[in-house]
Amino acid sequence: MNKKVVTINDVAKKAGVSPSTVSRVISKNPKISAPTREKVLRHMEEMGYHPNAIARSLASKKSGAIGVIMPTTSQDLFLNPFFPEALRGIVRGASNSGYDLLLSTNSDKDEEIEVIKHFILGSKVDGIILMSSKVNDECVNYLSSLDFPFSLIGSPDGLEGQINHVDNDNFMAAYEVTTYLSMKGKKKIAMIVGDEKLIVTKKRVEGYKRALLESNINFDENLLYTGSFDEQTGYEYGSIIAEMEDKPDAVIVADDLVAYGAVKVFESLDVSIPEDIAVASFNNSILSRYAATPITSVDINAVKLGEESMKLVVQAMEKEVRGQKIITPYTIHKRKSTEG
Amino acid sequence: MNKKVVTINDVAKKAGVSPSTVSRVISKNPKISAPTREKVLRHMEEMGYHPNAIARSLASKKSGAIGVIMPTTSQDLFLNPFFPEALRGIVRGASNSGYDLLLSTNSDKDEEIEVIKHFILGSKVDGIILMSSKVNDECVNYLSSLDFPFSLIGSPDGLEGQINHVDNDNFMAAYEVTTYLSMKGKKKIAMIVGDEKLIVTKKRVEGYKRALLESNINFDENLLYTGSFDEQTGYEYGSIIAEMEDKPDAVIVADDLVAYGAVKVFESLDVSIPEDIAVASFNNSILSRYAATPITSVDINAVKLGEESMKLVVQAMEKEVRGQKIITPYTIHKRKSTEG
DNA sequence: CTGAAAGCGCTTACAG
DNA sequence: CTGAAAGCGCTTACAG
Repeated sequence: MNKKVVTINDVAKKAGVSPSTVSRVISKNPKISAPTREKVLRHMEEMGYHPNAIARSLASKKSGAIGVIMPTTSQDLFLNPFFPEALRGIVRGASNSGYDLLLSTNSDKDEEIEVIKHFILGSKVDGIILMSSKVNDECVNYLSSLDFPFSLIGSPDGLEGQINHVDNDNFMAAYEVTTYLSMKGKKKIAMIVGDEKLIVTKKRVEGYKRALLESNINFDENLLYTGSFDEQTGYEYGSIIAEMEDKPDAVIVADDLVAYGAVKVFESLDVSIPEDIAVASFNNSILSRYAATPITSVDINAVKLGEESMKLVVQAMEKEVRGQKIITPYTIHKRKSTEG
Repeated sequence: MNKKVVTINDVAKKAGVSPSTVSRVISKNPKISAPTREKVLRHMEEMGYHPNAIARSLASKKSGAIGVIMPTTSQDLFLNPFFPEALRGIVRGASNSGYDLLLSTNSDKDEEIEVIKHFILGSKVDGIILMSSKVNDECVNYLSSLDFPFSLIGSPDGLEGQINHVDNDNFMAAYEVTTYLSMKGKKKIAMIVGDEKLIVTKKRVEGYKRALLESNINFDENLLYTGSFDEQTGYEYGSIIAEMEDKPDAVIVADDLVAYGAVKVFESLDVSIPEDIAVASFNNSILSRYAATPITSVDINAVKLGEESMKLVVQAMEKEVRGQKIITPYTIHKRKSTEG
């Protein structure tokens, strides 16, 4: 970078106006007369002027960027198709919004909360998108206490009416899947979920329990398993389930990859699907559709969630919207693993 | 955001030193004596001081951010598992680097080059990672002409010795796969690739042609197909191939999803795999491993590519490294679709 | 080892 | 509709 940079002052001088005027032209201030505007514009063009976003940020106290906070702790980060898809939605939503996207990167020990503080206290962002929420989430609490504009993908733990968030009805999704299996005559339905600290996990378990209750099936805590979003988890719990004396006749899984692992184990042990054990899952990934035994899966439409979260944070910044709640639809795709 | 912000001047006053000194403490300038440093640090802590990154950027002319340019044109952006994976590598590489990641978002008409100009001319980034390269890529040319620090995932079109880039040896990968199929006795090998403007496509086609030549198979341009990275492409070309009179006995595909589409068509038409037609592919996605008919696939290790690209751009910024070339290994996973 | 001063390139009341 | 002036919160030669 050698050429010396053209500033607003250079343009002002050439155009024979004040820097203030040039600044107003840049920010499309309508008070500037057409002739002046055009004159300034012409000189900007001629001189190859480009506004310095940093200087602008400092003076206006607006960074023009939105911080995207990805969970740092979870190993599943990109194993779980949810994150790339939601990110795609965010990127899509950010297009034409005029905002830049600042991605969180953690330095080892740093918790998400540290990243957020750096972003906010360093004035790097005007708004924040939180890609997941935990039980009693300190990030949500922090942002909320600051009244900083943000939106959450997922649901908050309490504070329902105060936090902008976009989510599926995970309670209903799990309820519906469980009821569906019960309708299919299943009497002993196990569940494998993700991190129990996550709100999404909590809600799904609640929906599952409720459905069991209404189907007159007793909830058995020994049939509720917690694990990561990898195949290995599916193998492990799949083996345990398949080898139980009085084994479950259905299992609901939080992610297709895990479900796939379980299906594979079942098949290797000659447990027939769905007759002996039915399998239903979440995320509707490529795998669930194309596996040898296609898996019934709930499409939560993560792209949509990302897109809406972007809209929401923009509203939070520009219109001080707070406590807005958006529920996007899910779709249950019924396939061979439950339909036979 | 209500509380009034604590500045370097406030801290200086309280601590009884000059703002310069406080600034030097922040930037860990070693010339500051231990007692002064500790005194300042104590006051910073007490007052809840946090440096303003924007002001810092303006004064130091360093943004502390790296721009990540994702292709805007390609529909495949997130269909192709390459991008999320490479992005994961970039995020991982950025951790502990101290740099922020600024993601490109395009506004409709904007070409990638416009995004880059905004980033650079607006002083928003100190370096750039280009996630893909086209033939005669204007972005590469622009960055190169500016001598702006950047790294490219993939290979440049010419300018080999001047552009920092990290890539697989795509020529060799395609060559090896083609030769492998030829060794298996295949005599008529088709190829389905992605956008022909992409360098990666060009290199793979070259490797393929070279292998054909060495195997004494004539290259037939009618057996070279171009398409997007979706299942549909696989169906379409798969149908065409399967219904040819004198049909190919092998096909190499640029992505597993496309390959999967082709495999599905073949199977539905009772074309046996790999006996009648062998299928080999790229990306080694979950699908290739877990599909009903597992597909032989080249793992290009996109995460690694992303990680290295990050290291490279940091070197470009901090040590003015230019023209560095990093080749990361690929692995061919041989599966049922070619092994029978 | 520390300070005073100038400057980074903008924006924004205020005044006219 | 336009300008002069102050200021955004830092850094960095320069001087001592």
